[in-house]
Amino acid sequence: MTDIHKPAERRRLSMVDVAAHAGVSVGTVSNVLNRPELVAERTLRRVRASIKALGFVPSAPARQLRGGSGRSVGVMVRDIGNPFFSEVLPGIETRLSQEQLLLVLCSSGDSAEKEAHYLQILEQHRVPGILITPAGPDISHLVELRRRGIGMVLLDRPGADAQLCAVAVDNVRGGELAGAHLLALGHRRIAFLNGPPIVRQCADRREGLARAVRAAGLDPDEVITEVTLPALTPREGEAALERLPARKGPTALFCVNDTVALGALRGLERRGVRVPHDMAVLGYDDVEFAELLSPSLTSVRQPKHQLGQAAAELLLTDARGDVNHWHQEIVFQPELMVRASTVPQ
Amino acid sequence: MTDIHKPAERRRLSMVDVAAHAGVSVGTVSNVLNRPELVAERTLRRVRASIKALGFVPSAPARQLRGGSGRSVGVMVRDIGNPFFSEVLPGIETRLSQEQLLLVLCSSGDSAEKEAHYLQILEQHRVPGILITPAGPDISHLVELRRRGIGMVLLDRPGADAQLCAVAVDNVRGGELAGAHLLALGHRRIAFLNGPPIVRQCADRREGLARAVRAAGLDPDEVITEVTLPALTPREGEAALERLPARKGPTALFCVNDTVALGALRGLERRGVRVPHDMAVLGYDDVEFAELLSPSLTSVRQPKHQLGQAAAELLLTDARGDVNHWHQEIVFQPELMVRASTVPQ
DNA sequence: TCGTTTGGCTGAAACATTTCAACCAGTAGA
DNA sequence: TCTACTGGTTGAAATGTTTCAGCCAAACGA
Repeated sequence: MTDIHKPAERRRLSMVDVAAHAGVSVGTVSNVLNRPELVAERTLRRVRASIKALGFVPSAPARQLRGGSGRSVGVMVRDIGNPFFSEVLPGIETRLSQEQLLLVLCSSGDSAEKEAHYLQILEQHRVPGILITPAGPDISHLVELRRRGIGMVLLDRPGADAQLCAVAVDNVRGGELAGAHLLALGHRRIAFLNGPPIVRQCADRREGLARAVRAAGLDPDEVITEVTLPALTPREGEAALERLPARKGPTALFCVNDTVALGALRGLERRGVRVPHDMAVLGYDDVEFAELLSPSLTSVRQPKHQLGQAAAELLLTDARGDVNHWHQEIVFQPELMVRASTVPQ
Repeated sequence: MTDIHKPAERRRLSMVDVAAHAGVSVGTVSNVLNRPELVAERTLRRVRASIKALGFVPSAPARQLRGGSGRSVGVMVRDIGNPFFSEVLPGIETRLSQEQLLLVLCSSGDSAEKEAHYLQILEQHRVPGILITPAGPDISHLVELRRRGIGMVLLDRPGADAQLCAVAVDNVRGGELAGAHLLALGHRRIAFLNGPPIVRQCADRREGLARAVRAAGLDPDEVITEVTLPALTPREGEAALERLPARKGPTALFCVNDTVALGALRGLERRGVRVPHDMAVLGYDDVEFAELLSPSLTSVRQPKHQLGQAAAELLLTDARGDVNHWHQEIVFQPELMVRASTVPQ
């Protein structure tokens, strides 16, 4: 019962095959791959030729097994579909690909379980670092991962409270800019279409708005009507209009992001409400299309590409585990882009 | 010279430690993890307790080394920043996360080198499959990878010519829909703001447009003015306006995607050209914000979420290497969304 | 009492690398 | 002639799993 040959399942070739083909030891093949300066010119050529001839591709898992942590970092966002993230991602990718690092994209969909599950898999994969916009307010599990040696950088969320590296845009300031602008235009009843307050960004923007109101000598509770949306989608943005107070309704709408503003604008248009005449609308993020909406949308701009790049940069130093690196926070300043949705033109 | 202890660099713990702690062999620990039904209840509990107590996390690389191919698939897009992809990605992620697969995101930026480089790394990682929108027209290298056992599915690009699995939207049909619509509105001079013709989608849409023109009994060379953009960005879309013929200029603008259309609309607005009165504008992809642009943009809709999901699905079967699976192509049909940028309302 | 079966567990091989101590053939210096 | 060094190379250990043949003790049947 000698099985003559089963060509179907031939073994994947390894360095052993290359070594045999080139007539050297596996150690030498490894050196050719990783420290060619140790290898004599002649041998180098011979081995490289064998590699090419056989079509050998080294195995990353085996490499990693020996060498410790791997060459792919995790990037966890709350929702890939959000245009905000798709504008941040290129910045991250650019920097990572320079370092030959793979980007493992995870989307928690704001679910703590899904986030935890992804984190577990990432830890199993021995990633050197993770870039994350946490789903919930509690980030102790992230601190724990950091303690176990995984580089950790919070994206778009301050991390001072937990001694974690973080890259963020000053959301309080952003909310303040928005609020000050609306107040300056004379608005005294402002609806804030916000996400769940456990999301840090949402809470911060709200805080900024309130601060602007107080700075104007007014009472936030009287000026601001907050509507909490279950999800930050255009659909919910539009639906939220139904929940605005009927009498003594707001004259301005501050939306926690442009996606929501998109829906709100659509809803207002359908109802025949003129923007900004009957209702001013203000967004957040200044995504690419904000300027081209009808009417063009006033929005708080965040330096998204830079944000991504800085985050990746910080992760690199954190993952390297430099001793003299402790805990760093980079905060960008937002900028208000005034357009037709608040100021008639 | 006995080194008493160096607590600083304690080894990462492995199944050996768990085994010792629980007083069993490593083989049993492995069984607890992978085939618990083979293990006695008592032992099961004891080992699980040890795992928890020590905080053991199994090593994916070691697993993979033994087991063959890994549990992360590659997704290569041409440009992460493109909203088209960010609407396709969620569909992919949804399906993959159901299968506990990680999504490794690669962006070729339309560079064949970068694509090749990423592919090489993915092969080293022994990914079971790759989902790809190829950067160039030549896909022989992909066929080769497929031959070497890596599942391969073309995304948004037909693959019949190379016997590869593919998921696509019928781009010729889409171009045809767009052309027919513009012709029906009476336009006889149409500018086509296109990407480089080596990109398959661009070539196909152009072909569809030409087909519509011929179907109307007209000469494509007379009706269509093609402008080739170096990149499909809003900036280039706007810049392209400069290159339109001055006299006997076009009365309609067909943009190869909505991002370009965005730029074109902005440019036209700045120049005081009224849309659709002086110039009709038509986009492609029907991204989320198309409906809300000023004016709302007529566009060719693609079922993006479905596209992503179908692609992931197909990849799963291809990567599984089912024998009775040969080569499958799923083609979705596009749909024309008529709005104010072509039809005055 | 003696085989036979069976559930549960063990020990070792296999996986594809990297790294490192040791070795070897020359060459140079004493 | 012996020793020391040097650039190259080798062989083996180590990395953390999975798998599988085999072992042991208990239960069972005759």
